[in-house]
Amino acid sequence: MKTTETRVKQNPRPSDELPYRPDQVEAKWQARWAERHTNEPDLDRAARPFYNLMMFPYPSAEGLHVGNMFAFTGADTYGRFKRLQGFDVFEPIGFDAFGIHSENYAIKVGINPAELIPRNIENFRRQLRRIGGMFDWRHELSTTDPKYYKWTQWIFLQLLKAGKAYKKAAAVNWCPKDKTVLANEQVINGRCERCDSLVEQRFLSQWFFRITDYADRLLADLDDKSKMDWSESTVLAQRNWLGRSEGAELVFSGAAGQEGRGAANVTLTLSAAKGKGPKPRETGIRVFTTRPDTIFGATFMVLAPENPLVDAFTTDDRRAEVDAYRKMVAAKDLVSRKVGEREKTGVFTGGFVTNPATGQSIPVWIADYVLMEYGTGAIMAVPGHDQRDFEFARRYRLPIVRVVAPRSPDESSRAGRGIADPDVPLEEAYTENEQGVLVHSGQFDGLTVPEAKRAVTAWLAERGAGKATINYRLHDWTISRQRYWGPPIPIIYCDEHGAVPVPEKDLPVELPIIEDFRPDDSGISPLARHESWYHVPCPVCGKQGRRETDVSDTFLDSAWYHLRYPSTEFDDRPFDPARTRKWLPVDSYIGGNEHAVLHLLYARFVTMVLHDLGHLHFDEPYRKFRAHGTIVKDGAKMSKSRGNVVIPDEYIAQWGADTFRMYLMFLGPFQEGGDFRDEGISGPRRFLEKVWALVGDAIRTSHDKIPHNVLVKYHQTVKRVTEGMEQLHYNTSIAALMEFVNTLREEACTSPAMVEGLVLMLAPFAPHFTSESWERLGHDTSIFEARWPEWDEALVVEDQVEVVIQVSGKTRGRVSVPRGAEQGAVLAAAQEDAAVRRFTEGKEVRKVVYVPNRLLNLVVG
RNA sequence: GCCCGGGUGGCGAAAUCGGUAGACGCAAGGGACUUAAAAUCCCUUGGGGGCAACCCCGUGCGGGUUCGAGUCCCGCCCCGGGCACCA
Repeated sequence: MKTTETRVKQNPRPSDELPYRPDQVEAKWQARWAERHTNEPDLDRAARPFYNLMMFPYPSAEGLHVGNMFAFTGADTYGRFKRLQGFDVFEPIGFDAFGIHSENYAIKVGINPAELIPRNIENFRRQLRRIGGMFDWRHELSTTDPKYYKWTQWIFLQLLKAGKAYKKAAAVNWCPKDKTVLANEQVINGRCERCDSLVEQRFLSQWFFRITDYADRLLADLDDKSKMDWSESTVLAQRNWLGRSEGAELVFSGAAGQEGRGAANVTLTLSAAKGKGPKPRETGIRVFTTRPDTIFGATFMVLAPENPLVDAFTTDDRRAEVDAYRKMVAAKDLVSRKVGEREKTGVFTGGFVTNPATGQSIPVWIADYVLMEYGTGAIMAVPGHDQRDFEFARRYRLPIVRVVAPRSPDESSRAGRGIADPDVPLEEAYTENEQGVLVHSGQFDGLTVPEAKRAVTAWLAERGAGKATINYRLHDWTISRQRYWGPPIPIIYCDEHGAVPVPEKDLPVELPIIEDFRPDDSGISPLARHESWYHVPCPVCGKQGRRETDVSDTFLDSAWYHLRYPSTEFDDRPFDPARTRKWLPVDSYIGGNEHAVLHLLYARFVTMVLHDLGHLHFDEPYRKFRAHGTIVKDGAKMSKSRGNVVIPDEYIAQWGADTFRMYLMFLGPFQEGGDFRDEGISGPRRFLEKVWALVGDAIRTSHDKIPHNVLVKYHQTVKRVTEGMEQLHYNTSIAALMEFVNTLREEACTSPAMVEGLVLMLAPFAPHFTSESWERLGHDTSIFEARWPEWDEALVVEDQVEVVIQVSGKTRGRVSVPRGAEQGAVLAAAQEDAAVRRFTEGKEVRKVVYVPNRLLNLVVG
């Protein structure tokens, strides 16, 4: 049994012990890695390729902050771990330098972003080198490089060719300050994500990508573990964003201005506003509902104010009021309309439709709580069972009918299907799904809600009034930006030939350097002011045409950068087929969960389209994705406005990159992030000093004696660290290494074998320090050419184990017994224990619970 | 409102197929060395009681299951993030 006696032996350091000088060590190794191309795998001949990707930064003027460093260090640590496991790790880096961030900053300081960005990038390079990232700088890329965005434009053309890009006039979110269209996802609570101003609604002609065509695949793959091993939180965020709803599309036939019964149906033509192409002659109003079972309670219809059907249903006497309401709604932005629990407003159109279930004529209203972008832009209102419809019905005194009632708690009613209070007036909508039973619904009375959903849908389908369908919350992706700083969308407009794609041979459509790159509120990109750029011949007929002046969304740049990295040296193709086959899909991708939806969804979509077009052999880009946590300062996200941004440079200068890296990784769980408090940084530094001294001891030692308990601790450490690395539990891996160092010191063990193992396991965290240590230990090849240590399971377990003795569940003592001891032996030992005796004396032991090698619980009466 | 995380010492955190709560680190206190300081090394450090051996309490709150709960179940509270009139 281990004694508690102190066995620390002082190891007086020789006075000539080399001090640990991080500044010198780090400069030395960074230079050497560059000279020896240590971080540049042979992309064509690598035997075990491993593509280690991290989200590339936007090169801000401020440089990398601590949060970026945390993310990159965590990803780099993983890459280095994989390298030590024998993989040929490709770890590229680049810059996401287009976009509104850069442009806004450029406007602020009055310098063209084309001039500004290279400076920022230079600063980023310096910082990324300084932190010791294992980057393959041969393959650096910037999205603003014409050699890069040539292919971004090419991708646009591929989507166009595949019918996945289209143009339509649409209500868009307009930021009056940034003077640009915003994607819905860039609008936060009715305000611009970037400048916080209130967003308005405008109608502009926009390019869209048909991501909705892929909604089902994007959703299905999330469950396919063979394609996607992703952080659960990210998968959930995507699933919610896609927003699949099962339900039915139902048709309510009707006629404008006429009382429904017997009136001839008007034939209406839906415009292509939904982007699904022209709909031939549609009759009545189509709605999407998840509750077809409640159709008997549909007492009115509501159209979105923008719905093109509104005109047809509006009667002359109601037209003035309807038009006024529509105008009022259009003045509001798209988003604030959806915010909060606003009082519902609307107007009656004068029109009626027939409820296909009841045959009753019901009025058609318009209201802004119905959104044009979702479903069909129209709903059947069931005030009894939808809270929004309920509020609307109350306000406008429309009939509220109950068609679902709770099951009776009185089980004596037949088959448990008795119904509680079917005729008590509703005080709020009854929305309970599973527990409900149909009432006032003809032949469907008595069915449960799930049963009725199926039965009613089938019944309506038979009568040609509907069909089961699935709807998604996801909208098509607006990629147009009326801005300067982005890749021009490669389209030329010709009076005769319309929108003509720029021929691939003419790519890239270079972004001209213009003096006044500020947007104005014309809604047209500043590029339109550049005459010689703007006017070009039509590629089809050669007559004068005009360039598309919109640039594409920066999310398009980042949707494919991982495809470009391995192939940056090829100017004649976006991604080389052989390279792509060897390196993609990405093996590990690490990034922030703020990109859980947009970037990661768009990248998946672009990959799917390119796959379907035959350009890629895979259709999911990132095999493994892990979301890292956020570094906060004083409990708040770091931001310039809060003034709590921590710049890492001074910490690195003072403590060294390795100490800083270790501090960040030790701070807390990598996937959770944490609060940056620099008090703790001396801990990792002291730890490195101790290891430095141990390396010195190992060099001087002439024998390699390893006490058994040290050997056991070593194998336990290898196991714990290895398992921690794979799960990105860096903080506990470091803790395990610290424990091992404590053991070596307590046991005065200077075994070179033990110290080498330690140094190897430390290498992913402290690459410079361990490179130097490895050299001091007598190796003339890089530590990253060496192999990660393995553990012997037989040596992980100890021969003697401590078994806890409990009396009635309370710990009263512990005994040391050989591993695998029988209950009887442990019991005998336990009864020797004074404390155990005291608590069991004179009492009957009713029961004994024995967990081998763990505990023995004596339950007394 | 809905969906995710998360609440454990003075602080960052460990431990979740239920089995010694607080590993590892920071900070703090005491000591050694030193003319002194720094550095380094040693000891103490969840709260309470006791001279001590030891004892009681303790993982956001209230219940429950169990020989045994930080961990599982039910009902809440608080913090962080995301979504939000999605039919």
